[in-house]
Amino acid sequence: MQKNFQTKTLDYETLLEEFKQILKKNTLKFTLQREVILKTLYDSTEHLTPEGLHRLIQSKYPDLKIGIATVYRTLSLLEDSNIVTSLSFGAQGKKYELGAKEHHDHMICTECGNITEFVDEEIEKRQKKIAKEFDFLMKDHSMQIYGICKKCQEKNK
Amino acid sequence: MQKNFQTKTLDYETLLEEFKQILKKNTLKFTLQREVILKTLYDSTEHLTPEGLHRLIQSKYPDLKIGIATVYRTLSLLEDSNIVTSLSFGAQGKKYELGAKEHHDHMICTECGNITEFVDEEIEKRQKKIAKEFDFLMKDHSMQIYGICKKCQEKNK
DNA sequence: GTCGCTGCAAAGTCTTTGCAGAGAG
DNA sequence: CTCTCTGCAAAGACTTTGCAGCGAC
Repeated sequence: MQKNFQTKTLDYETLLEEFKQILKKNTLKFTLQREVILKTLYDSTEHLTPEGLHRLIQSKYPDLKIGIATVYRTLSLLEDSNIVTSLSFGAQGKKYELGAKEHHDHMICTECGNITEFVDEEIEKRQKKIAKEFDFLMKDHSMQIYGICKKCQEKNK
Repeated sequence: MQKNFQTKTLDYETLLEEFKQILKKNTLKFTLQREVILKTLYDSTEHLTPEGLHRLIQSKYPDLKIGIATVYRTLSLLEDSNIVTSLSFGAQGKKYELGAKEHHDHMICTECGNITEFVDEEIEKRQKKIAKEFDFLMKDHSMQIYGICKKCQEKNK
């Protein structure tokens, strides 16, 4: 059986419903742009930059005019709603991913920029313990391993 | 090379010497600005933004004219030389710290922006193991725990 | 119909770069 | 002396904001 612990926890319909609830609760409107952004994030397995997301939407929905400003605004909204999380590293700004996945950490190739996800229960446990020791109210955490991925190591040979 | 377990591994003289060596090796010049930046980073226990570092230098050395561009240029240089490391998180850009310390991870308060350092050997071990499993050549790693620090929790009461 | 949302362009940030004079080697 | 560094200001990259018309409710 395929290991599926890194797959999405929610199906799209449920996620969409959740998003609509949040919008309603805050007297915000459900628009085509917002739906398209959520859907595109849902369908993508990648970690996307705002600009990358914008480009992807333009290529998937060539008829839809969507401004980069709307992408930024919607990403902020989704982040505030805890639907997406952002990852910032290096100089190149932020990347976003859907938060409705199993929690995981990241291994980032400094050569090709590719990101591999992983989970380690032992590390998760230790993090909680450390936060507790410092009386720190943990809301979130992230771990990154930087280095050269297998592919790039081979390329360099 | 074995590191000892003090907070700062090197005393300032040794660090400065190392920096001079790197400069010489790359036909770069040792200037007052570069020394002042290194010294200020060394003396600071904080994680500094380029702008914060610039302000700190201006207040500590009011007679020295130093441009923000030089701070950026020197920080890049120091980062390339592995003398400082940068930490990026949230929207607020990058913070730098001297790399000549024992490795540690960070606990970041999202309310006051304060950073607490910690080390956990178990986590370090697991990271190495994970990288190995993925055939990933680990160069560096960082871990952040985000949340509310003790002080801010009390403030909120 | 109301009021939030959108695209656009303009304005902000933060960071980098070009340049001519200053200064280290 | 040579060639790198520096401060300055201008240019870039990325992100946010103001506005007038559009569209969800």
